[in-house]
Amino acid sequence: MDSEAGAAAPAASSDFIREMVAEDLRAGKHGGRVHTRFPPEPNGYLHIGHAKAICLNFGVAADFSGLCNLRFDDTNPAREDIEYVESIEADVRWLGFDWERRMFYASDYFELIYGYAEQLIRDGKAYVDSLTADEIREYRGTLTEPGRNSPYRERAVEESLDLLRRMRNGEFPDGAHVLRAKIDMASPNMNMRDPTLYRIRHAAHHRTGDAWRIYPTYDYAHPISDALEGITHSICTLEFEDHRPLYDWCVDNLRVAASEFKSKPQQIEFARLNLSFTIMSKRKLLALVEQKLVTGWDDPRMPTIAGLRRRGYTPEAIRDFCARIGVAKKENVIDMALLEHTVREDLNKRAPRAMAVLRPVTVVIENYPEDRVEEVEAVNNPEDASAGTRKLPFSRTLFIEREDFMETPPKKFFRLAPGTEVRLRYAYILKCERVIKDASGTITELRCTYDPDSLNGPTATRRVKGTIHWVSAAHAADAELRLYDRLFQSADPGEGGQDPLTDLNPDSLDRVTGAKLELALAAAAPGSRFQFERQGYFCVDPDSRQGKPVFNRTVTLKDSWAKITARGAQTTP
RNA sequence: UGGGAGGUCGUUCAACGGUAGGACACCACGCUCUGGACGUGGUUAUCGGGGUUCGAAUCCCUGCCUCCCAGCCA
Repeated sequence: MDSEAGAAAPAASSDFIREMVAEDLRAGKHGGRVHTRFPPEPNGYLHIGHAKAICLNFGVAADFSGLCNLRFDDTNPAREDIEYVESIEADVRWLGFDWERRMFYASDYFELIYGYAEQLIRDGKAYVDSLTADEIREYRGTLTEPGRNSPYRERAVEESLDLLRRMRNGEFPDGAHVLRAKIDMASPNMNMRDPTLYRIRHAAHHRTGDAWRIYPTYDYAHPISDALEGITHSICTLEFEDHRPLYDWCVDNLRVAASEFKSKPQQIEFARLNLSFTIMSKRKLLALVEQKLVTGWDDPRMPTIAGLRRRGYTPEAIRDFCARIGVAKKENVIDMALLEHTVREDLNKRAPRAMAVLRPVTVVIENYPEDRVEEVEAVNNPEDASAGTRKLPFSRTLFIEREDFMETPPKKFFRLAPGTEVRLRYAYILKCERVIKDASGTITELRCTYDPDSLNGPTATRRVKGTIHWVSAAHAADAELRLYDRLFQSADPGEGGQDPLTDLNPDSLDRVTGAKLELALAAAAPGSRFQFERQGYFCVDPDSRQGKPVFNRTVTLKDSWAKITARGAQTTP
């Protein structure tokens, strides 16, 4: 879709992780190698928060001439699906990253992971527990009280081994037994109180089918997967900080026996991305989709990569955003305005301009000949001379933006009003003579005159303050425009334990059906992006049909007039 | 009140014992046939209290606040 060739080299930004990696290299750690991985669970679509992790993992690898794997953390068959692995692949690729041939699944290692479990039992470092889930919880103690050993903790090695094999054979129902690491039930770190390594799940796995009845937990499978792939720096989010001792426990207790381990990976944690006015919880995003509160994972209002793509965001803008937000250990909430700024900046340079009238009102130019049509020349992109120019038909009957006319204009309203003049972009100066309304008082038509000597060009010496966009009525295409606003009403939708789904913005989608576009736009391919002058950036939606184009508004242009009027509304009682 | 991790402009990232800086946001002004873009200028910060030091955002002590952990989720 978007070529990566010539992508601007990111400003050599550094952060505490890159500093750690550089230090490791200096110290000769990991034999001078840098190898990271992006490890999503295929249980949902990727979102902008994942983009931060993707840019970090692939970026660190690239910065140090290392490699980054794509690995699916597919240890929980109940929630995972092939649809998600496919969408994840597509999204990472679209963002501009390449894992070459290194796409793996934790499930690739199930046999090895299982073997290590038997090894742990033989070493007296794991045991099969036959307590119920409730009992295990009771025995675990609380944050302030130590837990107690399970009565099965000292079970004979042979008995645990036999039980684990029979678990694997499917001889027991879900929940009957679990394999636990034998660490320390009195540890102040809850994760070290004999964590579960394997659980019974009679569920079909999207890759291994029904080959397995037991599945390893994340805490157990993840460090092993990292070590097997030769990962040197295992970057994850803050909530796993407490898991690091367990991560190290798994690696350290298996290293000697596991000849397949290619590295002693180290886990490094950073703060996940939070964005104002949206949510990053995959569970909640799934709920939005399942409850049909949005049209799907790629609804342009969603913070998913698929949603942003459909909305019109570019991979370059998202990567730039990720570079600008930085990487640290402090919890953060990034202002949505920054994301919007990065698309505007990117699209301003690249998007061809076009004339589109969102909510048209008819203008009849009384002193312009009935059947005359002339062509005026318009610049395709003032930021890019190589984009050239195009011809626009001009005639007696036009559409202009209803918003660009006011019967009783306030101060500093530089647009059209009775008796005032405005420039029609790339064409003539227009003067409003009369307003025509229907019985209900709605304006149906503006009767105007134009100044024949004011055509855009070297001969045009007169200047007026305002310039508005327009489209010739006889040469316009109809279109549906989808104008999006934030999906949630509050800056922090989950705040105070509230369900974010009760905080949806009822006006997050405004479908405008009678928009009038310059003709060429009707034929634009889905995914094409334009700047509709004075309105914003728009992108052709895949819902477009022959003769029925649909555009998504990616983001509005910055609008200082709107700012002035909003301010006025606030200060006027 | 167990353990772990954090507190620097409104937001975010930086400053690694030596002038607290950038970006976004905001405010002014300029420029403009997009009230866009662009240009110029500006407001605003080291959680509190002690200490060490010629010098502390940075080191030490102490207090306060926030986040994470009691899944057979990741």
